[in-house]
Amino acid sequence: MKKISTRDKLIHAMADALQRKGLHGVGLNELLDIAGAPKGSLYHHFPGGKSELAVAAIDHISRTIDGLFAQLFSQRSDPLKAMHHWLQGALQQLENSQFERGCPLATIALESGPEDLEIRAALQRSFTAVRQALSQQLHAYGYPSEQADNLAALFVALYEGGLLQARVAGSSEPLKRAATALFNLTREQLPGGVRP
Amino acid sequence: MKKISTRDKLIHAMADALQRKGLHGVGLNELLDIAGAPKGSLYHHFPGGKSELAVAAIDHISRTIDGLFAQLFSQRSDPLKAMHHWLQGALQQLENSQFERGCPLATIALESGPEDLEIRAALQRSFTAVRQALSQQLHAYGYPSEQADNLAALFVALYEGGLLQARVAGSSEPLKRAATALFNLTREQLPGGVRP
DNA sequence: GGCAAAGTAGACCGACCGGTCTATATATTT
DNA sequence: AAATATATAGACCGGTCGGTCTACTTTGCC
Repeated sequence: MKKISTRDKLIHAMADALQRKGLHGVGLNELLDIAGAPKGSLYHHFPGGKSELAVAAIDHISRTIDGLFAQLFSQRSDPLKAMHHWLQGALQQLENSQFERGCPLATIALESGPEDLEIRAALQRSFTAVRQALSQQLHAYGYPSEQADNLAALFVALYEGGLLQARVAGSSEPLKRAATALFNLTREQLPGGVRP
Repeated sequence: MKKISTRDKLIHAMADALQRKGLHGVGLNELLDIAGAPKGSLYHHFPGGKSELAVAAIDHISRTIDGLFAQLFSQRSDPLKAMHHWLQGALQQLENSQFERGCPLATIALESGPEDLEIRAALQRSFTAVRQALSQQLHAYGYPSEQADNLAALFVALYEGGLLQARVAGSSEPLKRAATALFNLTREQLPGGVRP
């Protein structure tokens, strides 16, 4: 009993494509084929065409991440543990897909230029939200807000840079190593920074 | 007096395009236009076409990085300082280009799939070499080799993830924050790891 | 039932894609 | 100077790109 609207099928197909090959890597026909929809439907739901669909997919992905975070942080009091689980999940997904599915936003983030106004805006919203969510959790855990912001940016960098390296290497090793390095460093430093 | 061969002009044009827009983001005609070369020359020097040129560009970029590292590490005894300079340089380049020029290899790394055998191989070589170079310097500085490998992967992740975030944000802040967080953490930890 | 709005369907379009091919010019060698 | 690689030049090609347009079907409302 599936009752997925054509609109949602299109968004899902685009989201999946973004994660695997990026925006320029997929053609509309391929996308429509996957979604099982004709061209007319695409331009009915998204008059702006490919890029409007991309924005919708980015927003969808962003909401998914929000939900994942909400769940992850509600279950664990230590935000570092939660982030570790987050990385583990991403790594698992990467491995299960033969290293094809990395960060769903990273590829289009690098492909898009300043001329892609709305895509860039959507990406900016999403990344900012992620950093804020992380920072907030770290702050609540005891880190001064300045430090929390910094650490949040570092974690996102670890996620993005780690997945990228793992993908190129065809192995989870680089991400695991990078994560190990960072968690070893944070383990020894208490919230609040420099010790006496 | 410029004596740049057509072959090199093509490689440079491709390298620049990879850094700005990635492989799928540039057309051959645009590339040839920039290089000031006709199509015949491209297929004379690179019978494999676009992807062979891409591989040549990746190799060229990789050699450039090698040279940069050699220079960077020879001038400073502390490899962490050297890495900080490396990040600073990348950030400067990003800012000077209105946040268009990030890592020259990152975009194609995410665009390429397992079917792009030679491109992937070239990327893998390059990333592995970078991590090894960093790790070696850290090891020489006193880090146990296991820890040095881990830290090297983390630094590359910081570089890639930081540049990506900065690009999307249109601001250097995310990279600066992430770098600050990491350097604060490493500053307190001596090579050798856990203290008594 | 009648009718308008929403959604589906796909033929069709010009532009551009990467790539091939032949012709010409420029060095290099003898 | 003749002969031969080496390289430049660009017209040309089939395929695919994103996008438009018209026709048809379904849905919701009176």
